[in-house]
Amino acid sequence: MTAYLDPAKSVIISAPAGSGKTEKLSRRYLSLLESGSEIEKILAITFTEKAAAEMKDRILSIMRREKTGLFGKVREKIPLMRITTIHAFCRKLITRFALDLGLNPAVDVLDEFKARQLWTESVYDALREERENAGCFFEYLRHKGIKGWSALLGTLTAIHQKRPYTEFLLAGLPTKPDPLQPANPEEEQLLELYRRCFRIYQEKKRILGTIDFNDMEVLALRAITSNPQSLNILYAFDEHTDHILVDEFQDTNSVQWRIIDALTEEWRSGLGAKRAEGKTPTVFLVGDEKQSIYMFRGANVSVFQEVKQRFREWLGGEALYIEAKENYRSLPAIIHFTNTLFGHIMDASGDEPWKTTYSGFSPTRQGEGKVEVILFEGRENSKMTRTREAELVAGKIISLAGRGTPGPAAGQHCRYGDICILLRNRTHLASFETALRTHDIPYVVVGGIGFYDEPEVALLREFVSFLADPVDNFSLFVLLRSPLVGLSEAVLRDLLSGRESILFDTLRDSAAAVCRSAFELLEPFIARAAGVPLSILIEEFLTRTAGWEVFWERQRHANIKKFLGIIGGYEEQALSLPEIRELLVLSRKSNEAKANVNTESLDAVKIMTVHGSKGLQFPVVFLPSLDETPPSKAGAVCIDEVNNAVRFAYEEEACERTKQGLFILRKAKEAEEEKRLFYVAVTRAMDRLIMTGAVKNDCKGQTRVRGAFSFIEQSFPGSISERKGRDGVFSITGEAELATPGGAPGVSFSTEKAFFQEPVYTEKVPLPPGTESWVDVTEAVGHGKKKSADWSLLGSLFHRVFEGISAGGILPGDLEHAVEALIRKEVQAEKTAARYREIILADMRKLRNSPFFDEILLPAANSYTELPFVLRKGSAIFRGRIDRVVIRDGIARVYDYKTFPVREKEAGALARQYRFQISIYCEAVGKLFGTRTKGFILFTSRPEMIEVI
DNA sequence: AAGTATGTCATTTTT
DNA sequence: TGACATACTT
Repeated sequence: MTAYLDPAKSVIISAPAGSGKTEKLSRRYLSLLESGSEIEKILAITFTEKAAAEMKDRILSIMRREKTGLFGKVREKIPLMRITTIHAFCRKLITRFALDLGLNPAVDVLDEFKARQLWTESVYDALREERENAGCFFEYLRHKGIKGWSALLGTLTAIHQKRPYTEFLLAGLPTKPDPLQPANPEEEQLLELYRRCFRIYQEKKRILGTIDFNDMEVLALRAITSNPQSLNILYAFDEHTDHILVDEFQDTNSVQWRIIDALTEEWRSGLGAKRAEGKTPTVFLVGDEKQSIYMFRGANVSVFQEVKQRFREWLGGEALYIEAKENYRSLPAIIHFTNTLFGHIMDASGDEPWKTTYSGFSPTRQGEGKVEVILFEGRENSKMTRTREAELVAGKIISLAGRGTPGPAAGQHCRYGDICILLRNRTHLASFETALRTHDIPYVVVGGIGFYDEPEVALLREFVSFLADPVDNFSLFVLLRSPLVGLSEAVLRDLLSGRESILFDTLRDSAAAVCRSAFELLEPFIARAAGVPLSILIEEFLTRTAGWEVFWERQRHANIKKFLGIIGGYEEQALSLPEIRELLVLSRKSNEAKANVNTESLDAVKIMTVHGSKGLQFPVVFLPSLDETPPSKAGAVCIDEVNNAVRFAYEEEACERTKQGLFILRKAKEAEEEKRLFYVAVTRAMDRLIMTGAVKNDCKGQTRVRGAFSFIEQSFPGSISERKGRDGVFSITGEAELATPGGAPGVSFSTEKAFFQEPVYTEKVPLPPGTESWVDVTEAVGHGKKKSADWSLLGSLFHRVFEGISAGGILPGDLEHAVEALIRKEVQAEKTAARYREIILADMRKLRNSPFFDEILLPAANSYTELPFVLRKGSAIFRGRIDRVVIRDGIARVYDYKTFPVREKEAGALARQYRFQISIYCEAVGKLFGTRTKGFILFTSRPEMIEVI
């Protein structure tokens, strides 16, 4: 038996990229089950929900495939599996013992936006006090005026962002003399001020009965260590848990480790009730210290190193430390490159637990693989350089995949979907998008926050929506609840329970002063909406509600300006207010939909950040912009953990920082993490790795090697510097190769996200003027808008129900609830809601009894819901969204739902009318998946299905 | 109206 | 160090 499966031993595994980490974790879990552990007594902890879902999935699929006996035995208990994120675990702990902890069991978790709002308020409260009582920052505030306020707010927020470390810092005051950082009265005063802000913040949260994300960890730790009830809580935990497994252990921060530490301390010390019973509880930690890339959110590599070292001390013969050596992911060339490179630059010889040591691993895959570096001459890190580079990458992609026919030999011709471009940041994303689009290369941008969902943009969208339609209760509700108007929950509840069905009327008639002033603020805007440009009204609204101050961060200002620009653009096209609103609604929907697009099986090049790529793998990986050096963190505040004690330093002068211990340490840690980030990027590649970047000679004719290029130069001396000043391709593993841009195919696919976010990231698609135009498929067909308002809303409700069912978000048994929730969101009037409910449920009942429900609607492998596409055909570019695609037996079946009532005789004629629409859908799907297609219309109210093509 | 000087700020993202 | 915006010249 493989050693790490031994259920009597605690294990810590250092599992490098591609060594089958999840597989090992799952096997361990199963071996614990097989050795007789009860499923509900095994606790597995991950850091993201996605990771938790993947692990559960993997365990169940192995069990179903290989261990049918076991599967049969535990089948009923599967819902009891405890595979959760650390935060969910903490939250459960807190709520379960809320009363013991002196908390309200119904405690709510603040979202980030609200938490920040509350924090800013707290700082202002504290600063006001400071000014009124002439505290030690009084002079500072008086001298520098408003600038001083925002500077202090920035500094205090920087400290605040280092939570939960900051809290330990406060708890540890006054600090002992520290050789790294001599005592500094200014720092102490600043911390004192921070302490006051923090106290106000805590109090505000207490009054609201909420906690924030940081509190979850801190409170959980307190619950099991410094609370009078700690022993009881630990005892209860112990009773319910025999084994703990932790995934991605290198991403653990100190608080999280302390939680796990406290929970398992008894086990490790060889004591405890379990041992007395003859049970051996175990800990199983898996991670790769070289993939620790989340320092900026508190992850601490030293934890992994320290635990690794002390594991044996704790457990003696019951402990196993395993270093996985095999790599199942990459071809030999890539592994050879990785071993040479990181063997050189990752070496923690000294006493620095935040550094990592690289030990080589060995390939298991047969074949060769290829690693290339493409250099071109250019100025470093300018927009021009990145645009050129994007062109180069696009050309290379065409030469790799442009013919579209997958070749037999790996690396010769691949699918677009095999290629991934990994970026360090999103700054130059636009350049890459433009390049791929102009070359008709299908691509998907994975991850990132949608512009329209940023809180400030979302709010302004609602403002526009409200102006377009003042009886839109939802928009008004959002406005009133927002920090710009700021009605309290209680007042809002009162308003909603009012008799009027129109919220705005209730607001007008309300006696409360806050409501009056809200009404007086909003009412004039409605009257003026007809004459005054929308962008001016929005700006005025922001000024009158102090919106610019609420959204004070630079990025938010930029977003607001961008939004104003978009609105301005619409107005130039002389669009009416309702039309603008419609467009905004569309753009939001496109954002919602992005989660539904299954990027994995979409044949499109993926673009994502290195951070986002963690845990994934791709046959071909592009790593552009290797000459870029990320700007080092410029903050005047530095909080860090040294030898298990939190340290704090504050220095306004940037050049002074280079001399101070804590700042030097931070810089060194950042440099180390930069290496690890490069490691993660490189190890995503399975068959082929292509790195690109610009080089330029300096005034003395020397090549300046910067960024990740310096890593390559160190381990392969001369590889970069000897090729100065000439564009060229070379392969580190040997032969040279030249990229030849190929011809462009006539179809271009993009996700709607990319399409609608054009105003945000990219310029318009450059097309020969006057020759082409964007056409909505339904627009070209000329249907879809004749239906009454009732049916267009009902139609969208139906579609959302179907989408929910297909995506698995709505279970057939839970249909009534889901429908109810959907209607509640869209319809306020009780009568209308009741009517809609009746129609939808009646139709759904009929549908469920038909074969179509199982065949089309239910989730299925190789199926897509609300699939967006863009198709060029002649001089028109069609865009649209396909209700459902199911690929079975090599045929892609395209379904379009028509939800309005249809008489028996009408169906055939209607189907003929929609023929063109469906034919476009089929063509797009055919190009996208490369399969034969069939097109169907499903009249859902009958229900009846007609094959159209 | 166009050109010039000055100032400010930069990445990664989960719960 | 460079991109971008704003303020100030000519």
